[in-house]
Amino acid sequence: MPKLDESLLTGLPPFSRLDRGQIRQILDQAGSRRYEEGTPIFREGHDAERFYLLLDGYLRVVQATRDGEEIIVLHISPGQLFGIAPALQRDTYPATAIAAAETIALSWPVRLWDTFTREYEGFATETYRTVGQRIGQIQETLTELATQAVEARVASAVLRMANQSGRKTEEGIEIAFPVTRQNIADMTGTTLHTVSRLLSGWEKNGLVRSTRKHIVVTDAHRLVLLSGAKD
DNA sequence: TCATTAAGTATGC
DNA sequence: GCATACTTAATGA
Repeated sequence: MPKLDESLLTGLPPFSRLDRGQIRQILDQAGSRRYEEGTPIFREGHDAERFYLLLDGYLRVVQATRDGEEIIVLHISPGQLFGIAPALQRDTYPATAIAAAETIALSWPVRLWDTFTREYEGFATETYRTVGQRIGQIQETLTELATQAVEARVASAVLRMANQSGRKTEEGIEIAFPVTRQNIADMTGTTLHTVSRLLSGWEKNGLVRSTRKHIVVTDAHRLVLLSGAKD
């Protein structure tokens, strides 16, 4: 394995308080791997052998329902820790992580978790911040699912992806990873047909522009109105 | 208001 | 040319 460059970690929140030597130590213990679009990184229920940091790409975190449907719980962006089962006092992964686009991740064996939280200043607080934020986000979408109509839910989902992965272009905010209608259906509890109809309608009215697996939000303001946001 | 069925077109390896 | 992504209309809960 080639030596990893220290610049990969410097500045990332979980490691921002560490000195060069510590970063070097952490990198020397890390595994690094590339995942193609659609590849699972770990699966729900499997032994949590490693914890991860997403360097590049995007992840879908999915959970299976009793009847075998896949729900997309959240997305993970570069710089974030994931698969941090030990922070949840678990020894199996609570969900499956799938590369939504070509992805590169670092990982460490879970036996290093205690060392990380003990020795590396800021790591522990940062992981709990991450856990807290995810719970908050999941809770928010859960309330949304229970209270909002389909159009508002789909609008929120699209906005969420645009906000967290979006890059600005001439046309608007572009979601940075491939998304299908089915994917959006899986995060909003509806069908791909309904999502397709909604997106077609929005496109006609100039709110979005989309091609296969690719969405640009061209009028975020009006989408926000549709999402029924109260703030 | 929305899922389902069904029947089509478009797109990309 | 085949699989996958997407569209659209009709029907009915």
